[in-house]
Amino acid sequence: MNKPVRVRIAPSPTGFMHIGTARTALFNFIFAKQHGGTFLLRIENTDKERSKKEFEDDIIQGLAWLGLDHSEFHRQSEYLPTHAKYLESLLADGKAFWCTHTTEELEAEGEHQREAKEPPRHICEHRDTDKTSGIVRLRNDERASIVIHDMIRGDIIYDPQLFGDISLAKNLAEPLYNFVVTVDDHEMNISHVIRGEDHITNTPKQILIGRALGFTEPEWAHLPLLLAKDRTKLSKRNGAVSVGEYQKNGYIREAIINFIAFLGWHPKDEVGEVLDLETIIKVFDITRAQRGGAVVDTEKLDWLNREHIKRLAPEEKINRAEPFINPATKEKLGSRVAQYILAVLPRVTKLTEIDAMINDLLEIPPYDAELLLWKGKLDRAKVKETLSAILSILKNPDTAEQDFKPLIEKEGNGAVLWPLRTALSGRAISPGPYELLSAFGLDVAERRIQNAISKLDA
RNA sequence: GGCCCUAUCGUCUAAUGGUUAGGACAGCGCUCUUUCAAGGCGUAAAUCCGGGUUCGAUUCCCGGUGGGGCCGCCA
Repeated sequence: MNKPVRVRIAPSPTGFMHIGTARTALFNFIFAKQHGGTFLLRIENTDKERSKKEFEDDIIQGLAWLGLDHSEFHRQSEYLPTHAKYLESLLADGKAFWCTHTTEELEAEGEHQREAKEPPRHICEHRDTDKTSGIVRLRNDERASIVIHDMIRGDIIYDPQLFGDISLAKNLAEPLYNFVVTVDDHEMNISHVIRGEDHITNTPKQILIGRALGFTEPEWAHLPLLLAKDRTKLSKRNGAVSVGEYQKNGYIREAIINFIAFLGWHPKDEVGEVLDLETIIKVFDITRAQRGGAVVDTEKLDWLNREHIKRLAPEEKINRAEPFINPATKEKLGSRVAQYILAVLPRVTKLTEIDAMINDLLEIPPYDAELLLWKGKLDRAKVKETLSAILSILKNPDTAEQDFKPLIEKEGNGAVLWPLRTALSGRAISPGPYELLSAFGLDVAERRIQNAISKLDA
């Protein structure tokens, strides 16, 4: 009987929610869903200096916004007594010891090893002294190779002596990363550790610590890293990295999820590439994850954003778009906010574009009567006649498409729709006439058409 | 420097010991059309290099090169 699947995302609150963290969270979340397992969030805040509540909040909010809900929440700092307990037992068993070498001594040792082209490590001669202060290290006697059975990469082999005596804690109350992670993963019954490739070298250390503690080893999966356009590590300097930034820039969560799922993974079957989370969960297979780093290409994100915006239900479109409209714009729109959003949204890539687009519709620019003549194909008298006919037919913007049918059949598409659209927008390029009609409503539409007619008189 | 990971169009990727190496985004062209966008159709574009194994390697092995990661009393 396999143990229940329990996976975690374990970010340290030392920066805003990173897009790479989001992807790791997503893969864990999907894996849990596929196996009826549990996805938990653990804030790794053992570094007191760098951990900030602000970042913790941002991570929690970011995950929630993406819809990656966790069913358990832990804060590493709350398990200090447990960490101390395991530390003491290791010390009592002689599997760990106190090392009192100074930072300077360790640096000198490292320097010497580098010059001698030896592997950098600290094998401590304090192992068998009975010191009771300094830092706690693991007595690393392991000689046999450590093999990581990685779900994505197969076996990865390490010589354990390369690591020396691994540091476990600054003192009983200040445990260090590799030790804390090992203890917490065990205490929280983590079955699968799915994390970034940057942790591969930590894995053999954690295996060593886990063995000393008598823990059973979880399954491992190391995901490829996310890269910037120049194939270097994704950082603030070479692109947007925080989820909050993407949100602020007008991307919707469905697009982000779809996008990051496809960074390092692709479905096997022909299911298309515009996928919702539910579908991704159905077709996802972690063993098919890519092994090389993936470049974050926002052009594809843009396309996915457009596609997912199109697929949103009308009420959802309005809900998502509304926060991106300035209060001043909203005031001008009055009760027609929804209509304007719907008119403009189909041609939007990012939600941040809608405010300017709406404002373009609000103000009709001064334009020349020539604009109404459809590239000079129609004469003024004819256009005037058409616009008058339109005016008399126009009673309800919502049924306009139906109502104009007879007129269009008689005059042709361009002869009716071009003058209508330009009269409504005052622009050569704009949304379509029916979209404009439903955005404006009858009063504004009639006024603008009337205005166009008088332009033709002049 | 030590150790580890990795390598298919510009980008994300599919495939396989034998294929015209497939798709998507971006690009380009055509088309549709009331404008723009969207849509439809089409086009260009890749197996890092060198050895080996094999009747045959993009695929398997070795070496190189490139890229990435880690080497902390950070996580």
